Amino acid sequence: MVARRGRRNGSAVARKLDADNAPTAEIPAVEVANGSDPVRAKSIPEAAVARLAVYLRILSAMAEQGATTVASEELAGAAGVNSAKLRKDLSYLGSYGTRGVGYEVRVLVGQIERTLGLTRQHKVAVVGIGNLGHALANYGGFPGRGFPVEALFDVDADLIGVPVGGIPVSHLEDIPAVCAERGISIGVIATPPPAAQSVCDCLVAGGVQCILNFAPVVLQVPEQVEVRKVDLAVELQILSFHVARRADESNGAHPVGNGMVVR
Amino acid sequence: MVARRGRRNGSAVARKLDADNAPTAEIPAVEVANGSDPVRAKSIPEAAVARLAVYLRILSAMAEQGATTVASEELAGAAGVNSAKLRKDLSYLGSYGTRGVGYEVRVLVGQIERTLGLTRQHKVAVVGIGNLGHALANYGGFPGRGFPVEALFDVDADLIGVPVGGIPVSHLEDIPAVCAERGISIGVIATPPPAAQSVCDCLVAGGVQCILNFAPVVLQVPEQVEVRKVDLAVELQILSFHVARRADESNGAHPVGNGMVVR
DNA sequence: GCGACTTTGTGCCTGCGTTCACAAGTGGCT
DNA sequence: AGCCACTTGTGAACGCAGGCACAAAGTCGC
Repeated sequence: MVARRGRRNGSAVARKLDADNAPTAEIPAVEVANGSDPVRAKSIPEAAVARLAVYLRILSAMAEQGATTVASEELAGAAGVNSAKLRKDLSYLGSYGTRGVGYEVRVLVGQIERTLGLTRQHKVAVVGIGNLGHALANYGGFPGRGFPVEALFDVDADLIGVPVGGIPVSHLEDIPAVCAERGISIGVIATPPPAAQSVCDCLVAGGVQCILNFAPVVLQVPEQVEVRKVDLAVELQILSFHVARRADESNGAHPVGNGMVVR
Repeated sequence: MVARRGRRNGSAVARKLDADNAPTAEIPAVEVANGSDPVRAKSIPEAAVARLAVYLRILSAMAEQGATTVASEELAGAAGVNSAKLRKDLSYLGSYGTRGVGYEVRVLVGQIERTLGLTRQHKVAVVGIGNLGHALANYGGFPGRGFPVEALFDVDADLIGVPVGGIPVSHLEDIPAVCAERGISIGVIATPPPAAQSVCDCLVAGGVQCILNFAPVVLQVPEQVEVRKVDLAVELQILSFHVARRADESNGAHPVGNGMVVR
């Protein structure tokens, strides 16, 4: 953002703009955001969405303990973020705070749930009932909120038909049919790496829109399918990197005895 | 997708805009950039580190299949990233490519391993041997590379002493002693939320430097301890958000052609 | 040995996300 | 009523990450 002289650029429209840019043509850019209709996000940054989920959990806990209002500073502390960031995150939902007071916990919970789409149920299928799949299937209705596991799949003949967490396991080849039939919207892949891509294809064929992938594989999916990856090995390696970096820092680095900003 | 294959995109520099606007005369504060001992990361962006781990896996697979060299374009394709980004990531390690040819797979593997600190072993402890903990303990030497699980902990008396994946389970209260004794450097928390913070404290007391947290809790740790969080509920909620957003988009076909240009 | 071709490494720019700082509301107190 | 203390919401600056495009550097063919 290079101090453009125009005021706000409004939406992300990447017009040819500028060159000369007659400033009088600026549109107020207040398109949505009036409370009446949907408070539909113009575009909430992905990072903010992740934090909203965290806030939601904290707020729910607070509500259970009887809190009715909360200040940004307090909530930010509990979430481990800067209070300005928290306020900006919440501002994406609209203005639901009261200056001088704070936010009403219940209102906030409701707004976040609505924004995250938690007012509808999202049926989940878990593919690959190994150790991890087992754990996921038993996770107890996932976070309890709106993510019922409604289908399980595996290749192992010994597992087919066996109920895990109350749901019988189906065969991989039934993925498309079963997913379509039960209206599965989220697929969780917990298979060994070689199977992941084909499983993914099956899920997509079954109409699944979102995939949570635990297999260490880069999945290829059509444009409209959203994939999120949880990769244990990568996480560990990142931690390893930090260990190494730290070791190096304390180890080497006294060459000139100068200031040597660590950074 | 976006036709980027074509070489000459035409439309070279359209940079006439904003003639005034030249604020970037700042001195970039390059003090640190001495290249004395170049090997060690001056400071690799975290995002790049995560990608390096992905490249490493792909490269290892390629090496196994007998590939000796690889071009950035090819590797980038396999990793699902832009080739320029890949080259920039690799350049953080130093210059190990050959222009006109590509990168030597083995060299690259070695350099990434070294940079990520994978040349040493990082002993792992898993706390909370429930469904998830079980899965983790059996994950088979984790990614096989340098992350041996060497300690397990739980509160459940029935589990104490029972070997899981070859390691007997110890009691929570022994965490500090056992971790210190066995030189654990990475702790994995797979406990129910209420136990997470106290377990975390125990791990820190045992000298653990890095923590991978699966519990949906914001952990409080001293400065020098690195924490990474894997939060299932958050992941699902992010996916849910995308489902909701997509539904809205196709649903409310905004007639007022104003904003809302598809990117 | 030279020219054509290939691929790396990187400077520059753009745009996003974070942080700061402050004006603008709001409720309580006098 | 008026003032004050408090807290939100956001404009603006900053820094980081991503992507383009090109010069440098190497290989291959003749």
